[in-house]
Amino acid sequence: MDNSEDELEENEAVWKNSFVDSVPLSLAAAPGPSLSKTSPPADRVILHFDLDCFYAQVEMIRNPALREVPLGIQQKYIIVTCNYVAREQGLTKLMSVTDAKEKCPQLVLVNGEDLTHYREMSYKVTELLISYCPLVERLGFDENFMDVTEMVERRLAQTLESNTFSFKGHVYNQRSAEVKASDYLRLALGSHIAAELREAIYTKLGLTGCAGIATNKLLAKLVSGTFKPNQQTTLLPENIRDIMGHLSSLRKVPGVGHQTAKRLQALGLVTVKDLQLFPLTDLVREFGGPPAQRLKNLALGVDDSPVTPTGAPQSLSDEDSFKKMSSTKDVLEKIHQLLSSLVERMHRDGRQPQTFRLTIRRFSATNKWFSRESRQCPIPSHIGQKIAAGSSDDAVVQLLPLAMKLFHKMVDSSITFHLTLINVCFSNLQTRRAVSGGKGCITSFFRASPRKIQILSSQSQGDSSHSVDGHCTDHQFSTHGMAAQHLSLKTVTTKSPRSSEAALHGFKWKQSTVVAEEENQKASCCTTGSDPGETNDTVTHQLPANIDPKVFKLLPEEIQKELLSPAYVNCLLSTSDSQNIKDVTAAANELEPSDRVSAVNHQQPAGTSAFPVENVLEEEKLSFPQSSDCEFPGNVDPKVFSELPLDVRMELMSEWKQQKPVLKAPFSRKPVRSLITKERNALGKGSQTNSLLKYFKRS
DNA sequence: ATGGGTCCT
DNA sequence: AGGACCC
Repeated sequence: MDNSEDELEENEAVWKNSFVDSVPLSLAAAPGPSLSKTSPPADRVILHFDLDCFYAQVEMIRNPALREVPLGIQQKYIIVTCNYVAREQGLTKLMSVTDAKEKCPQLVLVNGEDLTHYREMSYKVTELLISYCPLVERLGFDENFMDVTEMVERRLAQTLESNTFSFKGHVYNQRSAEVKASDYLRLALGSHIAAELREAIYTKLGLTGCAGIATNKLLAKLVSGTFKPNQQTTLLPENIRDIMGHLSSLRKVPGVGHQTAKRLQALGLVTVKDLQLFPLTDLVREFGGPPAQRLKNLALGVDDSPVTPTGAPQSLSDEDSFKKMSSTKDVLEKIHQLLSSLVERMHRDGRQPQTFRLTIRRFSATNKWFSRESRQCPIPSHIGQKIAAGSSDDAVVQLLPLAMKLFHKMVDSSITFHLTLINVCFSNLQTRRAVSGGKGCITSFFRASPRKIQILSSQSQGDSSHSVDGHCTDHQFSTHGMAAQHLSLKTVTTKSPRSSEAALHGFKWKQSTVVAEEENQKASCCTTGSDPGETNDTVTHQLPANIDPKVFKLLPEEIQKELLSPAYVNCLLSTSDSQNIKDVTAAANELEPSDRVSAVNHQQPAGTSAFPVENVLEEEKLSFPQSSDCEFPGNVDPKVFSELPLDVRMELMSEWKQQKPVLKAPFSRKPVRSLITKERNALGKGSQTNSLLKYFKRS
């Protein structure tokens, strides 16, 4: 809208000032010497990928018949997304089901409340991108940022004269791609990489999406949506001003949320240009120093934030919302249902959670749609081990009292209450590593993860290998060991190894062992305000065998009653286990990574990781990028790699990124050889002849 | 809103 | 533990 020429002139100074020092001269502008050896402050090339109506695409892959009909993905009473057939009929995201059906009576609805399939496909996309370049940051399930600066530099060095070079896809506000390609060679190469990656995502996973190519994350994200389904757009530095100026409001700037927009509006700022021109000192007064500067930079299109590799998730949660929930029994049953699903997911992840959190949202006329309350507590390690080991029904039953305790910390159930949401969450996820030399040789490791120190505890047994095939199990297992040892090389100096005595016995405790162990565990969240010792023994007797009487006694009387109520006992704690088995089986079935990944994919073998990429690989293993532009070390078999648990793969990729020179020259240096040697030793068994080297190809 | 996630205070 | 942000 309408800038007078005056305003544009005024802005000139603002833009020059901010860009002269924040955005150094493009290397591409001086392609001759191409020597950027003068270190970092070079322009980056950042890609942003945004899949088209992601949930709808996943459902259309699962059921291709849905491609031809207007499709809406429903969660509760809203359409969270819809396919493009439906959009032609006027549907939009986050429309209510009633409005949507009104606009489009033939609308086909698929329930999208279970995110399992979306999450799995989402990680396949991220992993595919990571296989080309490790600097990938997820944003939600359907977006990824990638820093391809190094890939671009490598291509630049290899690029022979390319005067006929052009951009792939659109160039923002530019009529034709050919005009500027040689002036912005690096961005042009970025556009080629983006096109190749979108093509890979389509041919290997069957998904379409948009991409944006720019010099930072903010701009890449903003530009990616310029041409919408299944297209890509590059933003040249000379058009940064335009794209920022064309945003309809400050709220459109990623990083400016509702609250910030309101505070800005209170200062009289509503357009991006308002903020660009607003005195920084006034902004600092409102927001404080760093946030103020960041806001101003965002308005200018300046964003120095790095693409931070996301890695494995920091937390896993499961939630459900509802109109109203007012009885403790319903709460208990809902928590049980959520926990069953979450515990299964946690087991598949392979890590062991150290913290449990329960979150609720209360119904209240004033408070209605925000404000969640939560309480969290440590997870006693014996429960954590059951989760990790896959003893899901036991784990759920033992977590339930913890959850109810947390619930009662927030809700006085002697008074009427109304909940509209319950969320259960595992966090503080620690990766367990089992490395068995075959003779009870147990090692434990510490490692520094990107964000914090995590303990690598040990176990004497692997349990989670559900593989039918011993051959396969063997590889998976020993490759875990390799990961652990590899990681330990760098980080063992952080702390001294801890005794793994407890872990030695950690795997399959009998119930009696658990009880004995409780003496050291009871300082959990449940001690506060609880009143041990007053429950009489005849009550305790009635407890099913799989709940610890000592824990039970620590619970408030009301909770004890709940646990003994017919509903609970019959439904959840049946000692016959038949009901438990049914529950657990049902939960497992819900989560099962089923066959139908896509029309172009084949079914994955059972027992592989929750987020496998082997479907992608089996068709074109040879053409899968492994050299040249690919950061994936050439001596790693993608198939084997893809079978590792997600977090292990993420860790390895992070390591490779940092140790690239070493790993890329497999026979040149000691660290690599010793890694491979350890791997071979850890293998033990009959596979020694082949050893893991079988899975590590020559460059 | 939904069913997830992230990081910062 | 809550609050902001993202999808």
